[in-house]
Amino acid sequence: MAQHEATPARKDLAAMIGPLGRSLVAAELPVLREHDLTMWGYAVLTALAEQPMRTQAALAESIGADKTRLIRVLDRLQHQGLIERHADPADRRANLLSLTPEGARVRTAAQNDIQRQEEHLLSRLSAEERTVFLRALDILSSASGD
Amino acid sequence: MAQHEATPARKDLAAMIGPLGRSLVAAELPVLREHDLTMWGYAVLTALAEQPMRTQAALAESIGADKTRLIRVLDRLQHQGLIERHADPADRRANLLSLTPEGARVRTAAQNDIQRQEEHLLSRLSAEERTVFLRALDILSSASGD
DNA sequence: GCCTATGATGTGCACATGCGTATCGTCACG
DNA sequence: CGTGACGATACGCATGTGCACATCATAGGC
Repeated sequence: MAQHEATPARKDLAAMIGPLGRSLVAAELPVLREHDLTMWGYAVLTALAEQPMRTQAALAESIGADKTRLIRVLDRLQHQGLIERHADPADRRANLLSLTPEGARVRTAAQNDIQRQEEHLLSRLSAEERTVFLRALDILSSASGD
Repeated sequence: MAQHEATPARKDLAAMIGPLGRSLVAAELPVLREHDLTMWGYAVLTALAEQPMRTQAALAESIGADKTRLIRVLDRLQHQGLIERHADPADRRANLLSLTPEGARVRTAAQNDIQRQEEHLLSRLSAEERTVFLRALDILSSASGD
């Protein structure tokens, strides 16, 4: 039928995604704790694993964190030997941020544990549902940041 | 390829769903404000639209809210004439909660606006992706509360 | 008719977060 | 070389939220 704009018979996206996200995050916390990581710490490691960052402000923006809060997170990661801060020789105000080998190792180990746990949830889906769901999720999560 | 259980080349679910959820919620807030509703108020109206509740504690649990915070939310909704609280004749400790006709109307109007906005995001998906995504999301969000 | 459990409500604590502001060093431009 | 912009850092404030505890009314069992 050529329906125009009637109320769709579905729950709100936010009503499904919000609680699901909170639940996933809650399940993730104990796993991260085993690796002695905070949520923000893990987010930083993941961001830096994709690409090193030239400034802390850029990093903060890329992971949606508050730049003033990020400092303590970086302090802790650096103290743990997981990241390095080097003054940019071209601009000594900026801190070049990079993972240490240990940081890369910890991040990979944590991600393995996290994704293994997420597989429990994804196992509720058929192979086709899983494939399409992950692809759609990637599309939407990329689009929502615009 | 018959891969066994190696690290999947995907982002963490939480890393995609979390920010997406926050983005959706953020987009929802101005819409709700137009209807003079808070996020929690809208959650209450939606829960009560599905089924009236016998106790406030049950309502709090069903929407994942803090039961002490919920009280102010209910006070406001009642003051706005959107819900009614009646002492249960069978148990005068309990408050039977129900939507008023006005509450049902406001909720429907708000949901229409919210879902219309969400359609913008969903339009990034093909018809097939959209169908499977919504179904999978429903499955996962139901499962995650267990 | 007591005693314990339950429901609604209020209060205070702890914590994370977002936001604005201030400081200090460094850079870039005139 | 001096002034304004920018990066990192620290601090304080307001808010939202979870949690524990306290109070009061009522229900239900003994």
